[in-house]
Amino acid sequence: MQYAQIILPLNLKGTFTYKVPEEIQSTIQLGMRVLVPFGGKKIYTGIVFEFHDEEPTQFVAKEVISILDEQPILPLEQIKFWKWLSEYYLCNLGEIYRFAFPSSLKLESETYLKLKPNITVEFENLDVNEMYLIQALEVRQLINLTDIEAFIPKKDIIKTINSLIDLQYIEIDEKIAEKYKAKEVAYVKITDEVLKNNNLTEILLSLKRAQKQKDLFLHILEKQTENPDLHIKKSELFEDGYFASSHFKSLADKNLVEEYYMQRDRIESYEGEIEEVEELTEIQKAAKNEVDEAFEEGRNVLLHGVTSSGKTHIYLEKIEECISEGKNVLFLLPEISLTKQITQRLEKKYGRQLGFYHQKLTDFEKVEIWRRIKNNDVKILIATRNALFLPYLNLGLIVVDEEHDSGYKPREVSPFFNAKDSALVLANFYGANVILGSATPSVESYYLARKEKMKYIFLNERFGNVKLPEFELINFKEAQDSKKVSGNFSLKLIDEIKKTLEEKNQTMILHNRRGYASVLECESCGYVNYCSNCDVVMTYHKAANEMKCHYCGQRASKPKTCPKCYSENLNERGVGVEQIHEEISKIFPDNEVDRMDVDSMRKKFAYEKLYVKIEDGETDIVVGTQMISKGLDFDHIELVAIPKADSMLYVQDFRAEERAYQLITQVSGRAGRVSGKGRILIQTFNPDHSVFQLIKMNNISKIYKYFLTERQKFNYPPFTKLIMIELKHRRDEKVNRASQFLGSVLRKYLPEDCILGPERSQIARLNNLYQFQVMLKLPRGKNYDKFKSLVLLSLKEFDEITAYQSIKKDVFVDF
DNA sequence: AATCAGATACAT
DNA sequence: TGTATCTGATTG
Repeated sequence: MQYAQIILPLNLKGTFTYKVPEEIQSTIQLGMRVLVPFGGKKIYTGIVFEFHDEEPTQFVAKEVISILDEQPILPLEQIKFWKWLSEYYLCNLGEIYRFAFPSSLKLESETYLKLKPNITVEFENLDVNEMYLIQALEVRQLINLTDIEAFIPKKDIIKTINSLIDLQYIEIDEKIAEKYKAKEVAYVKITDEVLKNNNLTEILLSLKRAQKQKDLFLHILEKQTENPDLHIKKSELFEDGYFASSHFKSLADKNLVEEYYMQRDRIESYEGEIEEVEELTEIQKAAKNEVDEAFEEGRNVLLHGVTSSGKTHIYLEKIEECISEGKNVLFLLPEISLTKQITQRLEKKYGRQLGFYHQKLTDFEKVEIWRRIKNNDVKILIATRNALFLPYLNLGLIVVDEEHDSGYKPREVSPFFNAKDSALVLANFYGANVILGSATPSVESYYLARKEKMKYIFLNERFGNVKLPEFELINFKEAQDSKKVSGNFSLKLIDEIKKTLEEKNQTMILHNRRGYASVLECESCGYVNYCSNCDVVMTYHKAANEMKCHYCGQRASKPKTCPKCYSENLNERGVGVEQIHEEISKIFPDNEVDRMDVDSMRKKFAYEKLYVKIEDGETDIVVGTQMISKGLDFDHIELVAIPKADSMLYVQDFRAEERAYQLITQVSGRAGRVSGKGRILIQTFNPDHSVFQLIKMNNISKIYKYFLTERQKFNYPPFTKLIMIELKHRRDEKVNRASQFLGSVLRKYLPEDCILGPERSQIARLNNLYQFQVMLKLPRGKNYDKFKSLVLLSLKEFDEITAYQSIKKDVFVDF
């Protein structure tokens, strides 16, 4: 055990070899964090990945400076998981490390040093640098590695620190634990004294001349008596700006109200009333038994339940079972937004044993969850995909809700991995079970489940026997020909909305395209506005009166005249959701029409406000992008309209039809949840298109059969495995040449029918980088590993060309 | 990622 | 000739 392979938080291939000094050889363990020098003068927090005794021949290994953990921060299961991820997804361990750890757990040169307590330093044995450092520490107690540079030459820093540590004079200060202070939230209440004395009239009289104070007092009193168990947040009082903190202070001074503090998770959680969850229905019970059976056989489950079939109830049952066995649960969601149904009940029952983890937490909040997971204080974690990396001790169940959702494999952030597939692997390492749940499973999962790799459980009935919504196709071509249209809406569709409004019900309109118009085109010269960073036309946003690039986010003001020919006639082409919203508002001027898309929801609490508005029935019609298909469960939505359904289908992507089906089904699930009379109107130029016909029939096994046949016909997943390699560089010509070279190398090893490209990516230039791609279609099964190793070989050969090292290369496995 | 050596560009 | 800037290689 003389040498250790260390993972560094850098996007570099493989691990790095370090010598383990004898005095720490007995304490160092796999999964511990260690400080190591790297490069000229940097110190990084690395992770011990492997031990061995082979002295490296190509270089001289440096020594580990010190160990940062008493116990390994990563359990062995996680080390195995990282290894698997990096091999399967062809990504670097360092990338995984950086993604997995909150930054304060991987401090770099920010690490602090301090003097060991009660030591006597023998200065005569020290060199100049060592003396400087000791003296500095005597004055300052704590010192940062970067600060040391001020008085010790860079090249000597590490040597100096090491020798002082060896002499037992100084030590590394691990301040992380104390750095985090649990946040306390201020709550308010009427003082017990007031409640006891029952002299309200007297009090109100005394506040006669202080109107606001009186109002505030009554406001708090009312809230408190309404529901004595509810805590009233202090910040809540001042939200609408009517009361100010001075009013509260005056009341507090008079001893009428008081504030108290409680520790709360930093993530705001639901504090309202708890809905009693009904017992499982017979159908749900049967499904749950099937889950039990599957788990006993050691198989995972795909729970395919139509919208509102009560998948959540089954999750809850299994979660409680798992916890009562003393194991932990990870509940994965594609994104943390509204997760009410699942949190409500769990929070009441498990309180502080319930945790949340997602990308939007601050670093300290993340560290807190790490600590709580490590101490086994969290029994259930509701989280997004980055929670796969937490140091679970005893994971028993992973639930992947909405498993089809693309949020599980975002293309923007490396490392590129699919959280759903990875969850299955991680669970396997922990000996845990997995439930994948969705109303519209991905074709891949469906196929696996049908091939008995997982247990397939189908819940075909809405909870409480509520009927599924009915689909109707409107032939827009016919409507146009017979002049029965107004703008983008057929008169029939308008009529149906009208009827819904008359019945005091709500309508949702789905149009999955942001902005007002996708292009502004000059009428006389055909000029269109391109983003200056990307080869993409800019979208016109009328509400903000600007042009936006949806890929890099660049914004520009809307041109009044054509910049090329100065014509004033600019045509709007391509309908966006803003335009649909505008049209509907004009058709129904007396009704409340709201818009929900990322642009209108950007303001703080915009989403929450709209949510309440819809819930209270103040909104009659919601127009929105795919956002409206998630998390909006209301009782009075009876109609869902999709005016331009075709736009979802004709996207250059083999998954376009699947996604269209998923989106339409998800959004249709919002309709008629209580009444069972929900209706979905799909307006299309191609009512005969198989996807629309199949959706209308609502025969789920037929739909998936259709998808699978198509996939098989064109050799797409799940019948093959795709790897996409994308090359990017500032210089078009350079990346073009590189991609040609990569193509030729790949063709040397792989059969021709496996390789598509190289070719320009659909977006030829993104953020000023030119992009080329090669798509690989590899066979499944035994041959896959062989083919993949050949891909690896090709990539290695490509990397050896020094001229191409500046080219950024992204590899997407299971594209 | 960060650093450093070497190459290139540019002003004196 | 010296200095600023860029490029590419290397790090254990």
